Amino acid sequence: MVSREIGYFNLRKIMNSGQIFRMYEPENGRFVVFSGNKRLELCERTGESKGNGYVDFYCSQKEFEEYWEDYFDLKRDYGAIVKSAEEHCRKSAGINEMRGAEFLKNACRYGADIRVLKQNVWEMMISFIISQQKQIPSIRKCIEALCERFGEKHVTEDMGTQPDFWHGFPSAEAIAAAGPDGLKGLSLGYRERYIYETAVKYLTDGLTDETIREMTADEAKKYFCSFTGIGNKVADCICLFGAGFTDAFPIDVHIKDILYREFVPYERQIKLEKSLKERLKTEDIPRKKLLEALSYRDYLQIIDNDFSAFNGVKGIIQQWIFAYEISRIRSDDK
DNA sequence: TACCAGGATGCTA
DNA sequence: TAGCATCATGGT
Repeated sequence: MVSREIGYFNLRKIMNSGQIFRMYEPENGRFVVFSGNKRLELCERTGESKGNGYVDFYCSQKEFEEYWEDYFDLKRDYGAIVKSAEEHCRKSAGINEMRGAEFLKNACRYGADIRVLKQNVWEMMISFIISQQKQIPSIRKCIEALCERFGEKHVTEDMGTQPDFWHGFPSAEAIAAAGPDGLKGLSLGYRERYIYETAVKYLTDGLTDETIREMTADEAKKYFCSFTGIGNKVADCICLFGAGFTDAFPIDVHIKDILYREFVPYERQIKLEKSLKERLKTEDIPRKKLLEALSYRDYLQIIDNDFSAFNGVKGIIQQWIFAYEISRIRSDDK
C-alpha cells in the first residue's frame, strides 16, 4: 500500500465529474478504479492540514510511480491553478456584467479538488464514442456490458465483500475479431458501427499512446476526427482525458449552455433571441435551438476571449465548470 | 406521449 | 459553410 497526503483531491467528485465511467464507491470512502487491465482500490482519510487528506493506494510503490501517480495527475500543482483562477476572476470582475467571473469563481471553488485523469487513448476513444446522445448512467452500463463481453477476465486477489472477478477494458483486437455484428445486444444502437470501424482502423493504423504523444494537440485532434463516429467534441475528450493535452476544451450541450448563459453579453443574447423568434415565428424557443444559434466557431471564439488566461490548463478549467454545472443540475433534480 | 441525452454523419443549398 | 434530418436506446 502507498499512503500519500494530497491536496486538492476528492475522489467522490472525480468519480462524478463525467470524465471517468469505470469508478465506483462500494463503501463510504472506499473507491475502486478500473483502467485498461488495471484495477485499484483507494481510501480517503482526513488529513491534519486544511484542504489536504491522506489517500491510501492499494498497490505497490512501483505500480504507483509507474502508473497511478500520472493517472491521477498528482505531479501537477493544482494550488497554482486555483491561485491564478482567483487572480483572473478578481481582475475580470466587472467585465461582461460580472457573470462570467462570478461563475468561474464558484466553479473553481467547487471543482478545484477534481484532478483531470490521464486515462488511456483507446479506452477514451470507445468510451466517448459511446457517450454521444447518452446520459452518464447509461454510458456506464454500456461500457460495463462491453467489458463483460469482450474484456479480459481477472480474479480479485482479496476475496471478501467484492465480487471475485472483474473484467478489463476490451482490446481493439477483441472487438475487431467479433465482426460487424459482434456488438449487438449491448444497447449501443447506431454506435455499434462506429465502435467496430474504430477498432479496425485503430489496428490498421497501429495506433499507440506513444504515437499520439509525438503529435501536437492540433494534429492529434485532427487525427482522432478521421475515425468514423468521432467529431470535435469526442476528439477533445480523448485529447484531454486520454492523451494528456490539457488545453483541449470539449464543447458539449452543458458547456454551450454555460458559455451562452454566462459569457455572451446580454445585448447579443437579446439580438439572437429576437431574430430566432422571428425566424421560427414563435415566442417559445427551445433551449437547444437557442444554443444552436451560435456556431462552433462562435463558441471557440468565446473560449479564446474568456479563457486565454488559462492557456496550458484550459481543459482543467473546462472540467471544473462542467462538473460544477452538472452538480447544480443534479441538486436541482432533488 | 414527447422529449432529451458529455454528438456525428450525410445531404442540400 | 451553415442548416437540417436522421441515426438507436433508455430514461423521465
